[in-house]
Amino acid sequence: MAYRQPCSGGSATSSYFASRPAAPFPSAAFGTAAAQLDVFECLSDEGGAVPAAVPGAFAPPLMPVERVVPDAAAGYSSHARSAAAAAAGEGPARTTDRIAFRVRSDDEEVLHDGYKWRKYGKKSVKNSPNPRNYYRCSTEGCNVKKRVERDKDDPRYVVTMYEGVHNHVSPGTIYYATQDAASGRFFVAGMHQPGH
DNA sequence: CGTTTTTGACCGGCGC
DNA sequence: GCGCCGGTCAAAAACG
Repeated sequence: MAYRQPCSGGSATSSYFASRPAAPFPSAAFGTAAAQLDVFECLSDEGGAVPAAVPGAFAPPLMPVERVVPDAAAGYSSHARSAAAAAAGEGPARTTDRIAFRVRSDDEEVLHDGYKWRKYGKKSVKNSPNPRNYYRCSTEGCNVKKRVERDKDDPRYVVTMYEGVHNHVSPGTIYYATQDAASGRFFVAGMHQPGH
């Protein structure tokens, strides 16, 4: 379908984006620290808080976020293994940063994070009746990948995994953010969409 | 008209 | 060695 313009309409689809001052994907902060496989479970009901954490940083205590290691992560045998080893403090460098979010989204799978994604594949996975979609950043030279999948237990939830680091600025420019001096985490407080 | 979506084929890794 | 499984490619269609 068509790429939905950011900040348009704003129905129930982008409810938490619109109602919340925080953007969940601080693109400017990508690639700051040595990231590892971080899996957040965003237990956000309608109007619930949404984390603006950064890959590589841990969940800040100011929002109801639960870091979990779901089955999905266990399924990624090779990658998850190396990431887990890295998380244990033994794994050496890995070139790709991966994070996974599990957010509540009733009707829309692809949430707007400010980037433009091009779908390049769809597959159905063994343990889930729902297909998994594969996206890639449409900007040339940017190899960031993204996979979106509905939760098999709760179809109301969507699991979104990001892989890689953007090497260009987002179409939606972050206009202000804060950084925690202690941990180096970034918290995006707002975004600016061009032409809005 | 350019870009994205769609969809099956293809391919490589891993387990048996 | 073979088959399953997950990820990607690529061609054609669809969309704005």
